[in-house]
Amino acid sequence: MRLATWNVNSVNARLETVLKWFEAEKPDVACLQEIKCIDEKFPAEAFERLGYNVAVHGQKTYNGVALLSRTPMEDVLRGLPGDPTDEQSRYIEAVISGPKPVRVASIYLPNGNPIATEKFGYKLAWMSRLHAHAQTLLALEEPLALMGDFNVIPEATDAAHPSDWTGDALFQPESREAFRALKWLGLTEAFQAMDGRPDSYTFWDYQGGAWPRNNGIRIDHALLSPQAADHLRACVINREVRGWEKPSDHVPLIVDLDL
DNA sequence: ATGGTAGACCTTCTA
Repeated sequence: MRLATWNVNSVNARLETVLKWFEAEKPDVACLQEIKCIDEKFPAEAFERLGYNVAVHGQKTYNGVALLSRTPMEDVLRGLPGDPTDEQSRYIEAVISGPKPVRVASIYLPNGNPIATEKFGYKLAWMSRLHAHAQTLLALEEPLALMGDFNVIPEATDAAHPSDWTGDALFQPESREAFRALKWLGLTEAFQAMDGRPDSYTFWDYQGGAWPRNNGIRIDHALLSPQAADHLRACVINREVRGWEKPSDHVPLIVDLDL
């Protein structure tokens, strides 16, 4: 079973590129982030034509997440539990049906910049809610994959120029600590477990020639419960996609499970 | 040299 995550930076602006990638990599399940549209504007028919079921938690202009699955999805949860006043669409979860069901979440964790503002507090509070919810899900002792744009650079080796990020929310000690604490609940970071080479990035900024200079960071991650990690076969970053026409600033991350 | 990119949208915000 092939799971994938990709921050597409507007699903409608990127549709041609996204569909091209779907036809090349044929994921069974795909988690999309930053779809940047409301549910009604999501191009569901284009994905249905490729054989996917669609679940969307959209938002006007900003954010927005979606799940695409070859098999029907059950128990769809829209929005991260823990704060009913949170209006940002950054979390969608569903159980992927099949002989071996897997619960999958598409996560767009808050960026948190600038750190001197309430945005950083929102990021840390959101991570705390994610921690609590992950604890609840792990207690189910089921195959589980939390995938998405975590907006956290875990280690200095996950940035081409770590010193450029010292004042940035993505590399703050608090952000990195919260990410580590999440993993310590018993989640396996798939890329670290399988490939794990340093200088492997998932994001290159549009500005300053970041891609041609390979000035990237690794901020898109897949976290697996023990019941999913037991079946982990491969985890790869589709780096080449950043060089395609009209690219997103993020590239897809693929997880293959023997399920 | 105080710039630079991209997307959505009302002209500025977010990343």
